Amino acid sequence: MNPAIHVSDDKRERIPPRARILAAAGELFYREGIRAVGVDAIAEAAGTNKMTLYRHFASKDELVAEYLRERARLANAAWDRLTAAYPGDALAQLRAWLAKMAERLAHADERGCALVNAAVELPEKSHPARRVIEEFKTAERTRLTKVCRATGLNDPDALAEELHLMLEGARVTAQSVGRDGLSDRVMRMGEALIAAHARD
Amino acid sequence: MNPAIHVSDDKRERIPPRARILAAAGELFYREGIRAVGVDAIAEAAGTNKMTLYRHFASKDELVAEYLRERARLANAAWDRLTAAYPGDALAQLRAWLAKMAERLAHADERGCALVNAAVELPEKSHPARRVIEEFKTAERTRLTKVCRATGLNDPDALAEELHLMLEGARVTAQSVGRDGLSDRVMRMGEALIAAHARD
DNA sequence: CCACATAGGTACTGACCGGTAACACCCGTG
DNA sequence: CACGGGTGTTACCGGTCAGTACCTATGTGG
Repeated sequence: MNPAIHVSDDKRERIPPRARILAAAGELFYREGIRAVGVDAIAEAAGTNKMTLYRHFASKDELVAEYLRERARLANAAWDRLTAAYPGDALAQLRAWLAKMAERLAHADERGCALVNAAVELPEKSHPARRVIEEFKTAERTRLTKVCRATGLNDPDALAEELHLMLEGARVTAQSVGRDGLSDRVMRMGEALIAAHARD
Repeated sequence: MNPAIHVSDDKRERIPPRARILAAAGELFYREGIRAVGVDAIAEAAGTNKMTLYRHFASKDELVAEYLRERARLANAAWDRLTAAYPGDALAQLRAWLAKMAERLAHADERGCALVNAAVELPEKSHPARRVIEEFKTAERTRLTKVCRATGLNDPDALAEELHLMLEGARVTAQSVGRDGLSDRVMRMGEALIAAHARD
């Protein structure tokens, strides 16, 4: 747990400080919670200091917003990869997405969706993170709905809603009740939901 | 927004300080988040001071745990009322519970399940709130499963799981995407899930 | 070789955090 | 009336919070 190790590594690899700060902030915010992590801890974990952090980010709130924007970009990129992996096959894309989400639930460091957690932690309407959260979550729903429609299954909008709520519930449940067997149950439930929209 | 008003009211009604503190803490913790609220703010909102607060609660963490225990008691009491309202009719209990949860989603001050939010905000395994959260959420699931089994519907355990995940997802979604039309959609989805377990 | 931008280091500000000590007070009970 | 427990008040503790001033490297491009 010696931070000096990865610090010197990062420096040797000449990763610019902004990227190091963002990486350190991402890990700490996600693992320990946004309000629980101070800017000093982030700067230290990034192998730099507070001054350099404030040269790249106007405030902690802005750093939080940037952290969430990055998570949103990662999620979008994952969807893009799925679309490319199964071109024209919306059902395969949907099932692969379900499998990926279910698998993620089994990971030991799973702590739910970073943007949802931020929404819980930062209820203030004026926080810059709020815009990021709402925009991403709306886009995520839109994308899921679009894929469901492309599958040709019955009542695709309802299917998208069902899958979305179930997965959001699962990711948050993993943090409260625990994740024992959750991954498998979610996988089976998701497949059952898809199957239910195929037959009727 | 003058706190002196309800303070003097509370004092006139001779509500003991411990109850006032717990009530004030409950409202502030739920609305603004646990980490966002300091003990000074709680004491002031309760019309008392920090010293009195610490005479009744060993620490802020213990106050948090007590706050969550109270929320758990309220949820259990709501279930008890439902059981009493429809004695012997598990299906009616289940549907009434669904309706109550859906209705709650429409309230303007809805901020999800207090215990789930606490789980997101307090990832530390050693926090006294952790035990309360896990115990309550496990009990909640057990209770829901028991009611589903009593309905005589097909595959009741799966139904309980589906309803639970959907509602947890809905309560958390209300905080991130928003709650427009969410209540109705959840109501319809829940009824559809119940219906699906009736026919096959 | 110099200039300039970028980064690191140190020390600081003022506010707030959770938690405590010491003391005045009020009010019901003996 | 005297007493004592619960309450309120004020001031304080050490620590941490976000954010900043100032100065010193370092390294790259002219």
